[in-house]
Amino acid sequence: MARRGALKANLLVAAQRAMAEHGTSVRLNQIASEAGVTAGAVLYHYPNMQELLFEANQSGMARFHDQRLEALAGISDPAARLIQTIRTGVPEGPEDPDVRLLCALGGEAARNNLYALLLTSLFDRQVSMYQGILEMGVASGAFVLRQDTITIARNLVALEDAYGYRMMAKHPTLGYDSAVELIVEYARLATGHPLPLEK
Amino acid sequence: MARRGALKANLLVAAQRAMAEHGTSVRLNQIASEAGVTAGAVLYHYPNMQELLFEANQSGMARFHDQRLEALAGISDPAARLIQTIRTGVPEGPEDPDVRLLCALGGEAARNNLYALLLTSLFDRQVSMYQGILEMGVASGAFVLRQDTITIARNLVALEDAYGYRMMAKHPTLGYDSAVELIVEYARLATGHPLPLEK
DNA sequence: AAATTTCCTGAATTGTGATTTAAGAACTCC
DNA sequence: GGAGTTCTTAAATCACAATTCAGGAAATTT
Repeated sequence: MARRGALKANLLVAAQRAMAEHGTSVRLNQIASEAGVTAGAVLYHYPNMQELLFEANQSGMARFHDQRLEALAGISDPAARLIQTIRTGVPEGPEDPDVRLLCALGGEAARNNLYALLLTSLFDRQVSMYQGILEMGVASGAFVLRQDTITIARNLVALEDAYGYRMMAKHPTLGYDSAVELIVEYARLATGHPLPLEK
Repeated sequence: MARRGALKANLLVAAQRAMAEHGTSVRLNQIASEAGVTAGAVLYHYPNMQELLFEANQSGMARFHDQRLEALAGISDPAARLIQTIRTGVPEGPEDPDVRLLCALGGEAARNNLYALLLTSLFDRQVSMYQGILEMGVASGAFVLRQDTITIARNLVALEDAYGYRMMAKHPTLGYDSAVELIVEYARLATGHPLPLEK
């Protein structure tokens, strides 16, 4: 046995992985197997599975958002920050586990108010993140906005989301680079900044 | 009993409704009850449920797309066509059955290639629809595009999709009107046309 | 290292849902 | 309106998954 309480922490990431693979109809046994234990062990820590799934999704979203914030850490130029944020908002490929999790939840939110709340809150936080970057760019004179920051920010997040879904569905001509380019093209129009992509 | 073969046709819409309500994990009994028959009757026409679900989704998407095309029937002005198309691309509310169906499928597409294909094909058809409108507007001189038609069209469809998900999740400040306005704002920027919304 | 607590397993239980089947009802055709 | 076909039901079957539980293993405490 590992240290006390070790499994309980692992269960969150195990549940995330299992749900990314099997969707919202993930089985208890699939989570258990992902964690390398039996179903009973899972139930010992989370007597009802719903709570585990909820916490797993909550923590998965928090990690997704935190990672995006971290990726901005060393960048001060507003244009570079904007590009970087767009880059981290698009899944790397159809297997990206974080986005898979989010997409799996999207449909569920229509009939589960808890998940709806989680997704809504994530959306709003991401909008705020973009708004901050846009305002910083305006203040520094780098951006000349053609629309409200709330409009631009919402549309940017919306584009990320939608292209995430397209990539999960393995669209043949919409890979990571095209999706980033499409979103950046909108950002260029809205900010009046050339936002160079060459990396 | 109704006319021969009547149930089989009804099953498609019954399955659509049941799936819009219960998601991809919809039960055979829920479909049967929606159709007003027992599970056995459903299985008589569709020996395996998967095929029924697939056909139901296929026909649901086709209807969604066809309805949008029909809504354009009497409109010849490119700007009016563009606005009208955006209007029919956003769900009327969180209960809109067509969009619920589409959203339910979104997460499933990550692990079901058939559904992935359906959604990809719908996306592409909608992109083509927008491209047609944009080109018409360019030809008539109404639009002065700031981006490729493919870029604008893809972003418009992406925005529709994403705001559809937000509305399904009952975002508190993103209703039908706001979503349309957000998308139209992008369209204005991209087409150089004021696209007046007052109706 | 013994005692205690925490943790985990494997089998049994219970519930749910898809699928099969036999029988009967409803429709069509003549 | 009767024969034959198509359709539908209700009960039985089968499979699977969540949950419970008694027993034992592993960590922690003393």
